[in-house]
Amino acid sequence: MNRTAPLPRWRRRPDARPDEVLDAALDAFMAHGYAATRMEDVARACGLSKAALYLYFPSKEAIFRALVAGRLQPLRDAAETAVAAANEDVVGGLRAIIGFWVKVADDERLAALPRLVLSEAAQFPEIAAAYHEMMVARASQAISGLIGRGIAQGLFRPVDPEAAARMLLAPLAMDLWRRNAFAGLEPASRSPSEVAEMTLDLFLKGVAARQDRP
Amino acid sequence: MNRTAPLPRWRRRPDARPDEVLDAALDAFMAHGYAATRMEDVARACGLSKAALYLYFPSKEAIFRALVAGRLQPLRDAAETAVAAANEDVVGGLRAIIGFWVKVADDERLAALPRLVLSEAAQFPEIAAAYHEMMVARASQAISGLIGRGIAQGLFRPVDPEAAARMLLAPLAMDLWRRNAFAGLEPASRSPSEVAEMTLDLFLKGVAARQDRP
Amino acid sequence: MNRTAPLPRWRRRPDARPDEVLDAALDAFMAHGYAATRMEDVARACGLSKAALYLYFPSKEAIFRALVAGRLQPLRDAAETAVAAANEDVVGGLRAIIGFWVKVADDERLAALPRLVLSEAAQFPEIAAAYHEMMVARASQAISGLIGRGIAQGLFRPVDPEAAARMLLAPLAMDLWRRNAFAGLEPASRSPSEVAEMTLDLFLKGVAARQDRP
Amino acid sequence: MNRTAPLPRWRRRPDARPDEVLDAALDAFMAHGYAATRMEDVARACGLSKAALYLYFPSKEAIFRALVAGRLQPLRDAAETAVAAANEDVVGGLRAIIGFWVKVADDERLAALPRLVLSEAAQFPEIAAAYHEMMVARASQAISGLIGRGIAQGLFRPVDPEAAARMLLAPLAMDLWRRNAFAGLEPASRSPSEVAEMTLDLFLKGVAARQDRP
DNA sequence: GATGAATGAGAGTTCATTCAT
DNA sequence: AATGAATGAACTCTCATTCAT
Repeated sequence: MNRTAPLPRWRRRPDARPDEVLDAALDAFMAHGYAATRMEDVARACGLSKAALYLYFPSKEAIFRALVAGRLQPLRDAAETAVAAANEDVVGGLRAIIGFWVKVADDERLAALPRLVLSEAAQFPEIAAAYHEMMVARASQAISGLIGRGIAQGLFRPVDPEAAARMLLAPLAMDLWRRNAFAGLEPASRSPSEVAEMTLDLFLKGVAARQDRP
Repeated sequence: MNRTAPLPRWRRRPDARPDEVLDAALDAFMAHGYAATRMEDVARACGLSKAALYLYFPSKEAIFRALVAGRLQPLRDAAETAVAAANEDVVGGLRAIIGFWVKVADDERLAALPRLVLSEAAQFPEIAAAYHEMMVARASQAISGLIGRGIAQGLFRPVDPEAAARMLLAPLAMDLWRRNAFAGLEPASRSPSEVAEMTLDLFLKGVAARQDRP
Repeated sequence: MNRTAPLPRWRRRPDARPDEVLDAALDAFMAHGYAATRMEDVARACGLSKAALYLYFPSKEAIFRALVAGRLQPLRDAAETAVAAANEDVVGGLRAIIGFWVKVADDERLAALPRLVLSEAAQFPEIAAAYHEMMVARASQAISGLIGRGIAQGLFRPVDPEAAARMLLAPLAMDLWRRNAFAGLEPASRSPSEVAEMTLDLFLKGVAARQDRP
Repeated sequence: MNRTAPLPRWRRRPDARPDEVLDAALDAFMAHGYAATRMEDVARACGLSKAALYLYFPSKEAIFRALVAGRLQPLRDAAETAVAAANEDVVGGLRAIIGFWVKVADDERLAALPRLVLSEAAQFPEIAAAYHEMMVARASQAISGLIGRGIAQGLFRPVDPEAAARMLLAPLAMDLWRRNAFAGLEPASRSPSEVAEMTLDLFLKGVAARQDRP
């Protein structure tokens, strides 16, 4: 592996460690769920001993929390930016959000997080609540805001913006689930971007004002 | 024991027992998840001792399996019937399926099952697979079949039936999740039947052929 | 061991169990101290598994508490009775208390408790406080009360009753310690009753009023 | 390092280090007991890292041993000197020893040591033995020697010198305990010197020959 | 059919101790 | 001389499961 030197048994990557732990934990949680994952598993997966984990996080639960907090924040920020960027252009804004979702869905490890949070919602309600506030509520607001604007601009039929927002988000969210929970059970799913495209298309047709009326 | 003796004041409904266990288990699994539920909890909830549980089911996992199998089968059958009933009438068929979903969503205990299955999919892949085959795949087929027929009848635009099916199902499925995982975090959700109505409306508009062209 | 029957592997002594556990725990705590005693040790010492201990006590600390509470209460009551019995007779009252101490000191397991409590006082201050209130303070009061009465009756010199009480109690208390902490290091200590006798004798001489003045 | 260079602003007192460790350890042991004290605690208390502790002592137990050995030796020597000084004067000798005890009792950190040793006697019998030999036995001998001489000189009644010695020492020893184990539970104890005074007074009265017989 | 009692096999967590630097 | 990083071995405690009755 290293041809030039006898490689010290132990390399120092001190700042990277917590992140490595979180990576390993995410892998394990994804594969077996939170409860069925043993600290031992996480430890081994990042080449540490069980005890060393406790140098970085005070408990298993803390790892879970840190995982969610650490990985979700950047997502949220990116999404927010995307929407803000497409301010007046309603369809552009929707595309931006959708595009952002595609980026998430394309990254297995990112895509797994929401699933994990929802799966463990019963045991960690505060985490679910934080996720909801940070991601679900915000995304819903952004989208229904855009839809509202679309209606005002005469682009869309006068639909309930919130319900419509769900119509757009739900297929995307479910797609994440299917990819993971039913991996291998469905005939080669389409790629996230295809799914996004089809979803947006149907959605826009569904809410479109009748432009064809002369 | 003695068929001629004066009726006992209270009969032990021995046949109901396994079902009582499953009920209790479902409650507990819903509330805390599979892993965090102790056999003790289930036992107490149905007025038995831990040991007695093992008279009816050989293991905790078996309870989970029995739960899913026992509760989902009837659902599936009912749904199937609903679709078959509305054979030629495409919109009627869709309405039937949607109506069926409303019935599920209105029953907390039924609605919880899919959530549970998906949450534990990582740990019990075969259960997830069974659920998928029995429910997801079947519903998708039924719906995309109807959509295909709708297209053939000129009612719908030529969309991809499978994708369209997901567009219809996903908002409903997500609604189940929201009601549970985010209970209390969202401003009083609409009732399942309202959600179903709005979803179907948007969906039909989205896939409708342009009837307004003269 | 049992020639008449194949003896069931497990005999049922359900009510005795908690007490057996406490006995075993006391033995172990005496021998190695609280911290160095493993639940495993206690379990084995009373023929149970570690897990079974938790059927009877919710934690190691709870065992310690129960031990102190359960064993000390009877002692306290007995002592109290002894004093009350010798109401007017000052010397008789002192003898009664001393006699009571002899009974404690003669029973290794009883004698060990105070030592244990004091040893672990730093870690379990509330237990130490309870012990102090229940035993130390009460005994001090009883004795200094008797001494006060002795002074009033002209039997004793006018000494500080509290200080005098300590003069009487301290040698007895220390004797308990020596027997245990320095077991084997001192040339065969005298028996508790001898120690008590000598201590009381010296004490009475020390506080006696000068009767020999004509 | 360089004897001619401009004096470093602050020298590292390297020789003091082991003693600083022992100080810190004593504080911690006093506060929480030996077992409940973590090396981490000791390290932080003397501004070192855990690992550095092992530069000075090979183990936690070694710290305890060094503590006892290092702090007790000087005590013992001082006491011995005190007694030897008051050779013929029996009461003077007793006063010297008592005075020595007062000095110990006035110094919280010194007073804590015997308590610590006795508390951990079960786990460290050799330390207890060393303490016994070095302190208890010696003090007892010194005192009973003095008492014997007092009897020979006709100052004291013919009591058992050993028992009498205990009568004198025990209240003092117990006072140490009370101050610590029951800190705050007893109404402001008297100062060590007062306690010593009262104890000696009662003791002398108790063993005094009847001087008042004409 | 039912249970109180019991347990084996771990779980997460802690800590004295070591080691590369 | 000193330490941050790491760990092995132990700890307390839990829980699905069993068994004698």
